[in-house]
Amino acid sequence: MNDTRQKIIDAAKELFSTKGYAATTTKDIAGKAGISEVTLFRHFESKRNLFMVAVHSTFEADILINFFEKDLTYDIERDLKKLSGFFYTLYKDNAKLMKMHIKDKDSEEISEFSKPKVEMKVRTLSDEYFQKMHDMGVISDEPIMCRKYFFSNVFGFLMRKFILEKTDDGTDYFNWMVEKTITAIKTDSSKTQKG
Amino acid sequence: MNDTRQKIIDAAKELFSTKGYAATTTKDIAGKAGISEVTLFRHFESKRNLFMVAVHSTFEADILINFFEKDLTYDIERDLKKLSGFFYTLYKDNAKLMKMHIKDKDSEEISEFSKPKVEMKVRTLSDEYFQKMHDMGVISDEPIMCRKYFFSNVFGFLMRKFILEKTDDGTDYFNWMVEKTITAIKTDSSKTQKG
DNA sequence: ATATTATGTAAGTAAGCACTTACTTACATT
DNA sequence: AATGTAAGTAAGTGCTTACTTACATAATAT
Repeated sequence: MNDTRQKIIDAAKELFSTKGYAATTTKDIAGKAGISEVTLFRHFESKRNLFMVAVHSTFEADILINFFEKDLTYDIERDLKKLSGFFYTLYKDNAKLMKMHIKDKDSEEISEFSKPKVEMKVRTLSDEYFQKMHDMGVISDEPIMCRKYFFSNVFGFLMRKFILEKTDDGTDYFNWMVEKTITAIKTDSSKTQKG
Repeated sequence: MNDTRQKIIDAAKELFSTKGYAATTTKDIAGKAGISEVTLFRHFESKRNLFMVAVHSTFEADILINFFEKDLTYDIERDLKKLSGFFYTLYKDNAKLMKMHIKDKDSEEISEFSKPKVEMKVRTLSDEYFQKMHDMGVISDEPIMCRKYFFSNVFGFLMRKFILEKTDDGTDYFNWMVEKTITAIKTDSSKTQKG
């Protein structure tokens, strides 16, 4: 049944993401899923194929794109807070996938799997957003710099929390950090330079 | 000779960090080092032992600790810029090690290898620094929050650049980002909240 | 000159890997 | 009662892995 298939996918995701592709054996996966190794191969033609299915069954960033297309208010504080919230959830839910991505991005066997389409789309949409904020006079620095600043701050936090699993970073700090970043973006750098 | 040994270590570092521990074979390493597999085992008692040696031969953070102990001027702008520069160099030089760390931190075979002592020391020293800045009235937010903000911004950048190898992040942006972060730290959050 | 040292080559071992084959059990459908 | 489906078990294939043994060779040290 579909149930068995799903159990295999879940176990595979868990193991691939913690141990990496090469270190995870089909026996491991079968054991964790509570089924026999043969059943695994009846459902998936190869380990590699299972990996692909496991990867592609996970990453869903529609929420993000939907938000950009429908829910923007152009109140920068509200928009960026919401956005950071989406990213938080996305990373939280997909931490395993992200780890998998980092662990195996240099492996020849795996390299072609990707999520760059989504990545590019989000980048384009957010560049448009920051450009608009710039045109409206809300921010004075270069829009691309601001986009980078916002995303790499958020990303830095999420990376530490969900991939390196540093336990001392909570949502309190996250919210404070996002707020501080937004304030920084709204502040003109040229006025505060070298004084 | 010592030369052969070093060639093996270099090749091992290169391969472990790009492919991960499990996916790297001793044959690979020997090939890359230009020596025979047997010679590898004459120099290192096992693959695991070679891994340990390769890891421990790399990470040197004395510069950082020296800086904290000798070169602080308590001009926050200068100090944090210098500090971010040190981190930049450290990550640049040790990108492979960092990747290795991330790739294999969940592997049972590997987990005990560590660099947490250095990490804790730097954290303690920088907390003292930010506390002092707070006492001097240079910053008004909680010192620990400020330390986190500074480090996770810098870390987010370095992670993207050296571990994920995003090519669009240059030193221009890095310097701008550091400056913006320092400005943000010097700005009191409570004054700019929800207005 | 000769012993020692650092390497190489060639061959092999035991284990583990992804994956297969052949056959079985259990339950549901016709 | 006959057939189909989804699973299991047990054994085995061929390949790769970490690691070993035995012997040869060239340079270096005594």
